[in-house]
Amino acid sequence: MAFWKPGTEKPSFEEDGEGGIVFMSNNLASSSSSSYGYANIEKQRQRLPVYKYRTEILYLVENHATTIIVGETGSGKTTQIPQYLKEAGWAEGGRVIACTQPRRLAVQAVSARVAEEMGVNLGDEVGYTIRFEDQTTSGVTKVKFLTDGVLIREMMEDPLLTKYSVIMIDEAHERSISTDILLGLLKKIQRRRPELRLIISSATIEAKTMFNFFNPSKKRHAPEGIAPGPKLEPAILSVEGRGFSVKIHYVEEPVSDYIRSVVSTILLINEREPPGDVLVFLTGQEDIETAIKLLEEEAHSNQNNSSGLLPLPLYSGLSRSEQELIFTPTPRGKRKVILSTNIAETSLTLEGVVYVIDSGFSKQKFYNPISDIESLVVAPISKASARQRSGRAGRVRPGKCYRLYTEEYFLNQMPGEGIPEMQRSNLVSTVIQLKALGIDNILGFDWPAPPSPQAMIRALEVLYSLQILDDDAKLTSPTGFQVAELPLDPMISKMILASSELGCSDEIITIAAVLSIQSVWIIARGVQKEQDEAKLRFAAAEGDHVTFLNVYKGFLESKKPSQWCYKNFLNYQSMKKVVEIRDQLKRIARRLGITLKSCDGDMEAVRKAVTAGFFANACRLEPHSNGVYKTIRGSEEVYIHPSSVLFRVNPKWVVYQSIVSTERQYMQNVVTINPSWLTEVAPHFYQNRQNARSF
DNA sequence: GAGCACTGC
Repeated sequence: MAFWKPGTEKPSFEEDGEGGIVFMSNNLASSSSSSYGYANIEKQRQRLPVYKYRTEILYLVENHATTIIVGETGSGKTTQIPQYLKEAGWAEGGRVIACTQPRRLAVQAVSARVAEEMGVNLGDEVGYTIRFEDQTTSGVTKVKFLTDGVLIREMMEDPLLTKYSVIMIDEAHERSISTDILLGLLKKIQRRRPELRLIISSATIEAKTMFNFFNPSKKRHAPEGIAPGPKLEPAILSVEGRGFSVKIHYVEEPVSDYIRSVVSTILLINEREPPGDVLVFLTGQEDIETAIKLLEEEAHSNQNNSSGLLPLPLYSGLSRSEQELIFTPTPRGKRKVILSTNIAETSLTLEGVVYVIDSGFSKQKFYNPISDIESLVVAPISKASARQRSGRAGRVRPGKCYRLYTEEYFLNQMPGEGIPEMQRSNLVSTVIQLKALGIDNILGFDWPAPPSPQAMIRALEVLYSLQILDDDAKLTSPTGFQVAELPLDPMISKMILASSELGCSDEIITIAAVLSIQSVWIIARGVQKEQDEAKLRFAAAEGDHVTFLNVYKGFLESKKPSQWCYKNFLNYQSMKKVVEIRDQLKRIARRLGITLKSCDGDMEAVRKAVTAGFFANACRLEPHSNGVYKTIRGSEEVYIHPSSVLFRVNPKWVVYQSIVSTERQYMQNVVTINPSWLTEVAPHFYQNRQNARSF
């Protein structure tokens, strides 16, 4: 394969705005084992790039309602800015400084580091809150780290977030749904609380979007000098990072098969480049396995080129022990080749990577509001992602990134930033969160990226059909308010509320906990038959939901749960999470006045409760067909997923939890129902429907 | 007889 070698006169790296590529210092990871004295920590703090800007940052925060900090990871902004604010007095008088992160692990890691730097116990002056874990002390905690989802939840108790003096939204460029909701809400709060300060931390490419969003339009602008308080126009400050340069190579001609190109690039690196691990970005498990197979074939046919290569897959579905292989040190004379999904783009940091190969693609979620189906599609990545990927090559020393697309494509065709998740998702949860916060005009809400009206309307329709919203699109009482309290998909929440009346809430909250995680099964490769047999031990004729009850029961009764899970092809981590979520749901249910009651094996009650939440997903088997179902709502052709216990059983009437859209549209988590229940639990939805006559 | 980018409350 031919790569364009960047010439000295034309460092493409600078041109595409990547001058500031930097990486995290090791501080974060190594902090727990360190025994540095205070003086040492102080010196380390002063060496961080952000330190030079301390005074400037404090000045801007003092004088501007919103400050946008542009800085790559490694500048120290996340750990240092909250400390500067505290030192400057922003946490005095009982006020709290907040800093949000998109991920739980980041919240824990960063808060631990900051507590150590400040020489305090985590949970006292510095604390954190994530779901299931509150390490803060009211009245004592002054600097608080939390996930952005938790901050949104806090707004339901305290809509103006009155205890916070400064709120820093970190990693805002990732544009998760939670971050975007938060940005929209904070902009509203600002108008009511001029004393509140916001800090938005973003990558270069999103900074302008953030500026425009927070910049009030001229006409509404209060005359300067008369209005007290900070300037409303946001300030932007750019902080360089710390790291090594990464040379970018492009292909000369577009590649037709990126997996083959990946393999030949790996061989090229192995042949020509000095030692250093390789990180490859591919789209999913299938790509990764194909590439590894090709590499192994190469190893057999051409010993020279591929000698010393150690291919390792990395994606979220791997078990913990399989993922840990990635972190073992590279054996002498070997070269690790990590073939990863975009889990390595944000969530995981790998040491020792010097070479990155970027396929230019990733799997992305898209939502079709007409069919109400979300699907995963392989799509080209954005420049922002490309930059993030190449950055992974420069953590330990100057690195190289091989992009499997042309420079022309990168410069002129690749989109600058990805489509925000908000515009690619089903919005029922988003809408209900806003409604719970008293925001009635959903369609007119000021979003950083407004979702399509069709998606909004679809969400309102679904919530109306669930009787969570009324004719005026207001939360119903008590159902709507109760659903908003539950941290679940509204259909699952509705199922829980129904179970209270049907006398099976004990069983249903177990099902709710299982439905709200990815999967309880491990991904077993090459042992499919054994896994199927294991599944059969739990299988219930009523369907997957009842099967989950059997799994949960077995887990509780097992003496050695970890081994028991392994034996039954169940994911131990997932099962522990089910228990945790179940406990939380139990607490909330009690608060909502739902008493836990078991139906003692009456599975009809359980199936009815499921139907009460998922009636909109009812399907009927087409007569004389081989497993073809039609949805009652839209007459879409769907099939039972082969992973379901009802696969090939094909009962006449079912409801499903979700659809996965691949070659066919497959229903996941399926339970048998009696069609008369549909009009019973959702008369408003099924009466007067054309399809009502079919049963 | 098929397939699971990634988070989060």
